[in-house]
Amino acid sequence: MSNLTLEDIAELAGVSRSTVSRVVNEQPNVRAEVRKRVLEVIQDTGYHPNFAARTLASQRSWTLGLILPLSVSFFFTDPYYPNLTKGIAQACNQYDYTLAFFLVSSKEDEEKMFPRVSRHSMLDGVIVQSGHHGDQGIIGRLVDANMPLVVVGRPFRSDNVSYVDIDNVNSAYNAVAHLIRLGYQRIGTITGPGASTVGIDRKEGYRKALIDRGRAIDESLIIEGDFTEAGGYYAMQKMLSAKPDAVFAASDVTAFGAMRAVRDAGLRVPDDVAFVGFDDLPIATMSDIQLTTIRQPVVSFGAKAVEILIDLIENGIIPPRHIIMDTELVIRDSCGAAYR
Amino acid sequence: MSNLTLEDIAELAGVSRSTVSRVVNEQPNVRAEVRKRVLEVIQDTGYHPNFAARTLASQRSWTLGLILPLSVSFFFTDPYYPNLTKGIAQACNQYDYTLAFFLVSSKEDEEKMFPRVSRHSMLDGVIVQSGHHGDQGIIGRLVDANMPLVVVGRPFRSDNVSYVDIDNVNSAYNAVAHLIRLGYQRIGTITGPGASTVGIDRKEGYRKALIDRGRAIDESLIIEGDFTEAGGYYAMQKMLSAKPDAVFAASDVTAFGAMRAVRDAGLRVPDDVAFVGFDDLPIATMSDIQLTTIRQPVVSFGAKAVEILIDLIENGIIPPRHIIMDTELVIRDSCGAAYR
DNA sequence: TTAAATCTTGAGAGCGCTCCCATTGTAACA
DNA sequence: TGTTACAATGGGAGCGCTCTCAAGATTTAA
Repeated sequence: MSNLTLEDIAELAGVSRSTVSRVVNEQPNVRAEVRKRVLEVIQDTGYHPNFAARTLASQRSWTLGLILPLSVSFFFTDPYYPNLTKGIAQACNQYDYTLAFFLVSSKEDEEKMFPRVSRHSMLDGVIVQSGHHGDQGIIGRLVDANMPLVVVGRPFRSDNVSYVDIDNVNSAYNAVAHLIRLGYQRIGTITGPGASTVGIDRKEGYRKALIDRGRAIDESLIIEGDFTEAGGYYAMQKMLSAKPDAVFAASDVTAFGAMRAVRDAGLRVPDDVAFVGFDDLPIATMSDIQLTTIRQPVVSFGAKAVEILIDLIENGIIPPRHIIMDTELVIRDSCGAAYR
Repeated sequence: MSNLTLEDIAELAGVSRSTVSRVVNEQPNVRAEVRKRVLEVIQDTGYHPNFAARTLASQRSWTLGLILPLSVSFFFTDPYYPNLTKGIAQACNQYDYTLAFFLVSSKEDEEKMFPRVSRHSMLDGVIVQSGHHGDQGIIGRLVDANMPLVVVGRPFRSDNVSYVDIDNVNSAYNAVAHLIRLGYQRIGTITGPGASTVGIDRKEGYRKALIDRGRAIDESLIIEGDFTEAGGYYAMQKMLSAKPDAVFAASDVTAFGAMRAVRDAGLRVPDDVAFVGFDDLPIATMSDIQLTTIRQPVVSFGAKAVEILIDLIENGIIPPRHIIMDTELVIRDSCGAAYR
């Protein structure tokens, strides 16, 4: 089929290889009549330029890598990642880049992935979903290899690295402030993993909101979760003995599990325990009582990350950019706002 | 960094380009001592072969494409797809292939994708997730372009195309037979989209199971869903007036939404309406009552598809292979088996 | 010890494209 | 009409690798 070369097209159109190349790459300085003739031949023959040859000659692959590192093995359970992936994939389509997808699910995968990712001329740049302590190694190696890089989420060492993130501290602060405003007295939190910036920052926001209102921090109301439904369930079971009347969960999926634990304990949401989640993914509205949550622009994350990365690739390593996107408190039923 | 070439390594090791190539590609006929020396230089310099050059010369890219076509815009809501993607990505890692990810979210995307996918030497082969009528075009074009291809799910025209699938008719049959066995009298179904083989086949299995037991088909108990939670919710609302005492939902997510509708109507699961779902994704256990469901080996799908595709690539287009994987009825609470 | 077989190595010719530079063609100016 | 400018085109030299083939080194068999 498409085993035609530039040379073949050139011959068929009665011009030189160079001219065909100019037409294909939409360069100026080709007579309109010639351009038309070449285009016709290309159309008729169904010619497509050979990707490898083009990449080799131009030192550009028009391919971006998306790396979901080891810490992201929740991939399938937490809809956050598919959404992010979708945003990135769509942006790649839009900018005519191809997306190479690296899901690291073991330490060996990580070792295998690295040479492939840094293999010169395979990828023009890389997006890493991170914010976990364990991913610092990959990020460091990528930086050392001089690979254009954008991190989604705030990496632990963020100097020299561009990233796209939200203000997790402030967002969590707003969520908890909302619960305080509604008059709840014993507000607990189920955090994310302690080894993640997200886990740390959202907990920080929780503390700040309480302290700013002169509330004491009760450590029995702070339970570490892991962003899974089951994790939320068990964390909530643990917390119940401390008698919370409201809970800020660090993710919607966590909130979902925690609410199930509350119901299993014979209590009601939001009457006995109110909830605010984090993410605003579809799961937030997939329960009998709709979840109040912090909406973060997951799909836009992807778009923004791709945009910055392409800028980095095409315009060189300007000072790293740190983009903080806005979040929004979406008030539904689980916080009990309607009754107060 | 790694802008070293084979030639550079050759010079440093005091051998020829060819010898280094042999070492890198683990070919025989290199003196052990020489191999060791070359390997050391590679280690010291951190050399990686240039991907594009290798691809150009060898006509192999060691890259597989995963295409999620237009019909798969549920991508983010239905955990089926992330799971499938995970399976494929893991298998690619295992076989040392890279995965290029194409999410088609508009008709323009589809047009853009095609030349990129069929651009000679970019992809060695392609996996298409399908089973939707609208995807027949892509599949046809891929076949015409002589691209090694494996479909996950049964395509509408399955001659000439290898695919990996389950026996949807039989699996659905088993689910419904289970409900009949438990003594339910008015068994309904919420189907998948009518334009999908999955939707069609699972409905077929439902009918067959009833007819085999001499039951009449009541069309008011058959409602078309769309595999979303909201779709399940609305479908169930519609069905309730027909007074079902059990429902076979064509996906777990659908079942999830439908069960919510049942509870919102003041009825109980499984006491008033029993449920069997399909998929056995994590969501099946994320409800107050655990979902009885048909487990399908989603992650293994991916692995199998990759395996077959690589076989196709490396051993040529042997007669298309049709792999049917086993499913399993997982009995939990929602079917009410415990009470009967 | 010598001829034949085998192993090891290197050189050359691409793979199909881009990009630079030289050449030709054409328009614009004096 | 001659000269200068610039647009349009073609040819050559890579990009960094693989793969074939031939030559040299080494082993084996006689």
